[in-house]
Amino acid sequence: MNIVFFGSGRFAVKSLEALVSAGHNIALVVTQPDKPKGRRLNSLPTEVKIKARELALSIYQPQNPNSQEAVDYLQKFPADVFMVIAYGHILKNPLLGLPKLYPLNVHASLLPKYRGAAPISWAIINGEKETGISVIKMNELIDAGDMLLQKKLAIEQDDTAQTLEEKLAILAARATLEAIETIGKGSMKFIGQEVGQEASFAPKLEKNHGLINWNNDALNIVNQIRGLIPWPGAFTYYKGKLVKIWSARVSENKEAAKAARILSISKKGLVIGCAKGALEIRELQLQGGKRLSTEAFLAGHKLVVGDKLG
RNA sequence: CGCGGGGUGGAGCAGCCUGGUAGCUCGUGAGGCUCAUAACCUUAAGGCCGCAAGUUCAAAUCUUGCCCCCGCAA
Repeated sequence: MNIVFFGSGRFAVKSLEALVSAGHNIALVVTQPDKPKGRRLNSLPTEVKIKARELALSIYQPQNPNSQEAVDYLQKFPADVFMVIAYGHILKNPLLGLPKLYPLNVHASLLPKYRGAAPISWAIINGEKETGISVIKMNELIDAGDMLLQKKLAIEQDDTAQTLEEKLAILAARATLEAIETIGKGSMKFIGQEVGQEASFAPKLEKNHGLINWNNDALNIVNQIRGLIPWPGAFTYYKGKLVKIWSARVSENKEAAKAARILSISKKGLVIGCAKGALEIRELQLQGGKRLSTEAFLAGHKLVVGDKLG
């Protein structure tokens, strides 16, 4: 099977590896251009590019894959399918018609739920108990094409977007292979996504999704924190300084809730009141400082019961 | 040259502006109190204050260069 692989993020790396080691011919790897990243704004390649180089695959990095120039270029490569995973660009029509068979997309949710850029994070933020991988045939709408296969995965209590992404990346690699094999055998069946109240959208994450609203329930805040790791991270303010909260759980503390107030301070945790319940912070990071356990943080910072956050 | 914060006993911080006996919270060791303890009391060990050069009678503190860490941004 000749495959043109579209991918950028870390999530796609395992799938690329799986395809190569299963002996499929990757005619070309399309990934986003190197972008300035990091502290000195050096230009860095995508995770997929790094892996593709390692595997000695041909690489193409168009600014815009839908441009005439890119389409012309891509036409030169033999493609039975396009495999699009965490690529970061919406593919449109002339381009979607290029592969002999199908343009396929691997998406990290149980479609039609969580269509869009950040399905893993939003599933956690919304307190879902399970999520999964969907492989679909692409059309011009975002993540709305007919479904080829789906795999489920339970979300554990202590999963963060980061740990869940790792697990899903492995599952995605399996789903990718399975999809290709099914098509190879000609035994594929596409099923339309049932569009209804189940469809939902998971927008790209932004910095301000991390701002903690203490007038929320403790459980919601815990989910928010878990869902925004490693980026952008949930944060609040203390005496005008930004404080990121990396790890927290719902506290046993049954005190009358005083939203955003420090209820108790101990080595074990820092308990903050919410609208309903309280949050026990276990790991946090003050602006400019590094990520610390609550215990280490309290050794050097004097907090007072009753102080207000936010 | 994108912007900014920081490197001080094992951990986290103060001290630096206004040079001159190295401090706090915790951890660790010893002893004590206690039915008991992660609690409390007493006590001890442990630092060439990131590296190098300079200014000075004297540098953690001022100047310069370098290394490393972190946040923002992207």
